[in-house]
Amino acid sequence: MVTARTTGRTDLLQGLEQEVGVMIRRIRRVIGERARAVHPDLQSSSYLMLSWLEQHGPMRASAMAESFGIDKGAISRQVQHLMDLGLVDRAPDPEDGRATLVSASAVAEARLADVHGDRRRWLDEKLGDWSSDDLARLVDLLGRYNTALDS
Amino acid sequence: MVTARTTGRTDLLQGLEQEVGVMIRRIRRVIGERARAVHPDLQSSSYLMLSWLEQHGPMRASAMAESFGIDKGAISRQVQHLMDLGLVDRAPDPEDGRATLVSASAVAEARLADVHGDRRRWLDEKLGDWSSDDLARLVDLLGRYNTALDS
DNA sequence: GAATAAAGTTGTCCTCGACAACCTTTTACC
DNA sequence: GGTAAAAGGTTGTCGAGGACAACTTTATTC
Repeated sequence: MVTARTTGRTDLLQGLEQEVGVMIRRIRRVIGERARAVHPDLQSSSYLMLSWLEQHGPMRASAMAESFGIDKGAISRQVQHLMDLGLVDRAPDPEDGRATLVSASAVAEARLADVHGDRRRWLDEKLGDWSSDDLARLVDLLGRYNTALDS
Repeated sequence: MVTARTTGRTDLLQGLEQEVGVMIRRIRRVIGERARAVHPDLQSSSYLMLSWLEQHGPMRASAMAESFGIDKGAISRQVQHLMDLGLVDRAPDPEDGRATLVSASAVAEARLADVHGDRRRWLDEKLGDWSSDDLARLVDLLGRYNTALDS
C-alpha cells in the first residue's frame, strides 16, 4: 500500500494515480446514494451538476461544460434530465439570445438541504476521526490538483 | 469557489464532493492518454487495473473486485481485454482450483516503465510548483478518504 | 456424500461522455 | 448594412464500462 512514507516523487505520482483510480470507482456508489436521496430517479452525474448549480448560482450550459470539462452535448442532456424531474429552472439569458441560464429550483434547494443534513450525519459516522484541518487540506489539495490538470 | 478558508464541516464536505466530481470528470482524459501510451488499444479502466497489478503483484480477480469495489463481471472482462493485448499473464492458483492469479506481463512492465518516465516529465510540467510534502499529503488523504468510504 | 458457498464467465441493461451534424443568434469585418 | 465566422444548444450515434443475474466449476461443511 502506498502511504505518505513513500518519498520519491515518481512513486508519489504512482500512488496518486492509483488512489484516484480507486476513488473514481468507489465514489460512484456514494454519490449514487446521495442522488437517490434527492430524487429517486436522479442520476449521479446530474446530482453533481445540480449541487454545483446550487452553490454557484444560475449559469449557462456552456459555462458548465467549461467547468466540468465535458462535452456540451452531455450537459444538454443532463439539464434536460433535471428539467424532467423539476429540479432546475431555465430562463433566457438577457445578455445573449442564444443562451439560457440554468438554476436549481426551489424544490431542489429544499431537497439538497435535507441531503446535506444526511451528509453531515454520514460525515460524523465515516470521517468522525478526521480533523477539520485534514478535511480542509484535502479539499484544498484536490482543488489545486484539478486546477493543475487544466493547463 | 470553495477554498480552505471555508470553515464549517458541512461546507467542507460540500467542497469535497464538488472537487471530487470535477476530478472524476477531468482525470478520465489524463488516464486515457496514459493508457494509450502503454498500448493504443488499452482502455483507461484497464490501465488502472494493470498499474495496480504491477504494484501489488499477482492477485485473484476476486481480490481486485474487492479492492476496487466493482462487480466481478466487470473485472472478468477487463482481464480478458488485458489478455487480448498481451499485458497480463494468468496462472492457476495453487491454493484454489477455482481461482487464477493475474499478473502484469513482462511487456506490460516494460511499457509501464516508459510511461512512468513520461509521467515524471508531466509532473515536472504541471505540478512543478508542488512540494513533495503536498503531494504526499494528497496521496495520504485520498487513501484515507477511500478507506473511509469503504465501511 | 449432499448442500452450500466461492471463483469466474457471460448475457443484458443502463449510465454517460465523445464526436459530429445541425439550427439559431450574435459578432466581426468589409 | 450585409455576409461570414463564431458561439450557444440540441440531437443522433457510438463506445466505454459498471450493475445485476444466471450459470459452471471447484471447495468447504456438516
